[in-house]
Amino acid sequence: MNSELLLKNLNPQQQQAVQHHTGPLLIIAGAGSGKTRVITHRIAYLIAHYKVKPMNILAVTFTNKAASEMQDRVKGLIGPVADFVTISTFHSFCARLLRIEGEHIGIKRGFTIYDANDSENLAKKVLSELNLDPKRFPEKMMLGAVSTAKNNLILPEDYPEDSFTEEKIKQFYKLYQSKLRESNAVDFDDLIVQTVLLFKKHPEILKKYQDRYQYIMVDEYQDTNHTQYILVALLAADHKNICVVGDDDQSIYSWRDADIRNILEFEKDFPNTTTIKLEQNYRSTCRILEAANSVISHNLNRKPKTLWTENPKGEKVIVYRAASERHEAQFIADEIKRLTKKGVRLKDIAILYRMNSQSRVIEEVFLNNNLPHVIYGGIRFYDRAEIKDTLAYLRLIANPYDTISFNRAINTPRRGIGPATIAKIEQSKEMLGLSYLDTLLQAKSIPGLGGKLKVLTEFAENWYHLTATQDQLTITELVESIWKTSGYMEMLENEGTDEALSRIDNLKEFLSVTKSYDERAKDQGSLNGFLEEISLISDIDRYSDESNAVSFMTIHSAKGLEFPVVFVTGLEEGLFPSSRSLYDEHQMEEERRLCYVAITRAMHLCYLTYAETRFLWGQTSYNMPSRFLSELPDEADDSDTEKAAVSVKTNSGQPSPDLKSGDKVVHEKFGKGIVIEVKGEGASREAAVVFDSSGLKKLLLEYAKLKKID
DNA sequence: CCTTACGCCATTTTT
DNA sequence: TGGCGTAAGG
Repeated sequence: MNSELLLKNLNPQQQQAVQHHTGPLLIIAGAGSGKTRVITHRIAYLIAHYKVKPMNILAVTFTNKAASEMQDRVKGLIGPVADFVTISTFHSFCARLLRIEGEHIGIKRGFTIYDANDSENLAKKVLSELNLDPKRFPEKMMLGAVSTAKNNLILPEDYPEDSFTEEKIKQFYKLYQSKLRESNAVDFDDLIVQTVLLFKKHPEILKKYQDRYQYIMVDEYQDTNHTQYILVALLAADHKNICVVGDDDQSIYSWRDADIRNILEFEKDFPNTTTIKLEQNYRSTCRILEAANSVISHNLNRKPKTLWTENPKGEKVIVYRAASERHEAQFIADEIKRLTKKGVRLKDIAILYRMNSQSRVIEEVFLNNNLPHVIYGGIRFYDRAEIKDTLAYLRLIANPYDTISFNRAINTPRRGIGPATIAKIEQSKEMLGLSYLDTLLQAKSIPGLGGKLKVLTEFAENWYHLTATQDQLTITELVESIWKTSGYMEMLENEGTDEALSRIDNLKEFLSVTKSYDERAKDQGSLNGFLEEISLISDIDRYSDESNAVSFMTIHSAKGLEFPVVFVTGLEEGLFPSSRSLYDEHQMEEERRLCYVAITRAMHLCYLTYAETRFLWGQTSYNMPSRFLSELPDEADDSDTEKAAVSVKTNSGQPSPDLKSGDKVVHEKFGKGIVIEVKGEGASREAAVVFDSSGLKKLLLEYAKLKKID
């Protein structure tokens, strides 16, 4: 492709970024400013104009989705040679690297990647071995401390021990880490840490990758933690051809140790940095942008900038006050019905919330209103028990040292193997210095197994057989073989419950995953590759706008996405901003950034809704409207109504239906009923209704949406 | 070793 | 409220 064509349709700042050749480059890219466009065009420009070899370029992102989108777009620009550009997430980049080079630091090729759940299980073992009271030292807390240590590149032996708690954490960290190693496993954070350690211990390997990756680009740089920063810095140490793209205003992962200093101090860390700001927004209407700018301007700790747009002014941002979370949901449903009549497609609409549990009510109301919707987040497909069981078997085939998978698979389905028997096996295993598989293959030599010997030997022989034949089988065949020989499928089929049936359905869906992998990987059928892909995939990666349904997701998951219509829900003090941030200025600023991210997802229409009462955690709470609402541009008074960016609606002011006794009504929750009495005025006007299903209820007309029927 | 009961606790979660 | 994880009993 003609390299000049790549500059077309780019604004001057974008062009400057795309044309940047060597040396450090910092791109501050506001929301919707065409950041991905700049990265992909720069990759293409490096290749087309500067004749850089595709294989010498590395682009790192945080999500698989971002990575594959980027790869597709580069391919669109320069064709199939794009496949030689390495575009990858931090984690899968490191996983692949360790798969090749891990042996240098004692990580065997078939290593398993432990997800958060596996880590928790391992943590429990560690706690009990250390005799630590899980009340005083909950595994979540311990793992959090370990994770923070790893994200800051603090090794177990370097962990401070200035307090009793720190001493215990250090003990925990050490044992946890050595157990990971015994299992030939790494956790998510380890993928990065171990790669950095590898580079530090083996400069010749680092050199190899420095030479290979002459040009490095990092997306969402504001979300990198210290260890990721070191990784990138090591790779770029020689040539300094590093380009990072980020937006400090969209930093919403500090609780995962994302270090905002990485972006704020990039210019110090890399002298002679060229800095480019992308402030023109191509996504949202003026009014949406104005609302977002106004909210974020209340943050003190930020690089000053103001997004602007040439887009139309658009509709006002709508603030809606609902009486309760049910009314909030109902308003959204009604509004969506209205919009669809005007031609808006369901897939153009997203509903965002601070926490997953908020989705429940909205889902109920959507179900009642027959509105198609897809919920992202919550339980990951791969977190379902039946999938994890199957994965445990697969992992054991790839890695016979994996203690977590062994503990899971050995007694699923039930084989009568409990903690006592497992302890005996582990003891033997440690004495012999063998893998679980090799230990079980000589189960005869394990003392005290008694009647369990037979079942264990059978288990081991099946396992051995699958391990030996894995290369001849596709993943699909391997999985089917596991289900058969382990008796897993039989177990589910015998259960015959609805739940078992749905599990079988999920397993069938899993087969479609294996099949698609088999297709792609053809005959190289790599089990490691498959497992890696599964471990590093997230729920949002499955997001596709193909189905015609409204999307439900947390604001965190929505980052990087855009929708023509966005509902941001639950704007209440204590919920959003969350109660834990109310007394911490830094956390409050992060909540505000979250709000900024939420609003800037919207292209044409943005709704901000809140409820005056909310049933949460078994209690009704009465929260003030979120402070972020008061940080919006002022609502217009009548004379100025044209200019305003925001319009406020409420359902309290709506005329309640004119009811009298004898009217038939329908209520969204209680169903049909007959009004027997109406009394009171205004806000306290209430109706007594006898419902077919639940009998007499007294309902405030302002809150209860009663519809009159004939 | 497996089932049931109770009591606790409760954001966000790119990988 | 409800989901989950531990503790006691079968």
